[in-house]
Amino acid sequence: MRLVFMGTPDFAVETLKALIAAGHHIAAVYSQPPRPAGRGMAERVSPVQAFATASGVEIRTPLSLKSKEELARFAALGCDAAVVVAYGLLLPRAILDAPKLGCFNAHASLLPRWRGAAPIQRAIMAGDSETGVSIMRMEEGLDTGPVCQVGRVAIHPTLTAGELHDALAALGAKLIVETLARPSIACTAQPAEGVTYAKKIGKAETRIDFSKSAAEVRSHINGLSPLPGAWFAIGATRIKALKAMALDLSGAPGTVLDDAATIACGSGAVRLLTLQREGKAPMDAATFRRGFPLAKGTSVS
RNA sequence: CGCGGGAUGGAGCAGUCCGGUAGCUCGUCAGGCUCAUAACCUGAAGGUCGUUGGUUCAAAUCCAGCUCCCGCAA
Repeated sequence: MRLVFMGTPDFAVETLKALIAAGHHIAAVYSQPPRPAGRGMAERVSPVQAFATASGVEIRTPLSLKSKEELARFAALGCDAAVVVAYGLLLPRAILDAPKLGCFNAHASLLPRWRGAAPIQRAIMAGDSETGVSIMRMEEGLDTGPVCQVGRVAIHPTLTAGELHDALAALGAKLIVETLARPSIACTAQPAEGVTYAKKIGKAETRIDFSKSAAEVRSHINGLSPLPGAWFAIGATRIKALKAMALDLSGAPGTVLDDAATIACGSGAVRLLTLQREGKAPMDAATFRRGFPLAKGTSVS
């Protein structure tokens, strides 16, 4: 099948790889344009652009698809279908209507729950016990199209967003390929009930609040791991917690309870399993404690 | 030139300001003890202190360049 692929982050690369491996012809790849980012504010190309370039596929990075020129360039590709995964732009109707079979999208949630930008993190942060990937035919709204296929994944108590991301990226890639193999597959409209939106993660919400319940703190930590990472401070030192489990212990919130990096919460306690001091690499709690003592009774904030 | 931290036996760190014997907590190996253990005891191996050059009688330590890693901010 002759396809256009639109995507930006690592999550989308898995699908692009799978489409190529399945023998589809990628007429062009669309991705968000390079922007200054990272240390030094150097311009960085998106993971999808980097992969497309390395694969010799034509890459396009328009700022918007609304202009007549961009629409014409898109239409001229004469593709059978477009596959969109975490592209970062809403597609205008004219673009959606251009491919013969329409536009398909893989979204990392069980729609209509967690429409929007950060479904993987939000599902964990909210304490959901299950999430997944939904394949839908795209409409003009944000993640509102009829769903063709769903893949489900259980969220275990210590599952981090990074781990879930990888699992869902692979699952999404598989389901997209399956869907394209049956382009007439039946799709059902999303229910009106149960709609939630996954807001972008903001830096202001990354600091850990140990006055909350252990389950909430644990979900907050695991849902923000590894990026951007939940954190707390000991004195002037900033420390990220990258994996945690909830325990049934208690104490004054924010106090270290034992020699295994267990910290009391508003109710219950969390044991921090993976930690990262600023400027240092992430490491397991035992290793962390060898170079940075977390003595029992220490107060963290 | 966005701001900042770091590179020291296999791991995590101290030592660097005030140059002069390579240190700590672990791990590994050998032996001992124990019904047993991520326990404990004894002993051992293992490091061109990221890299290049400079200063010096002497550099992990002072100076300059380079490489790589990370935190913040975007």
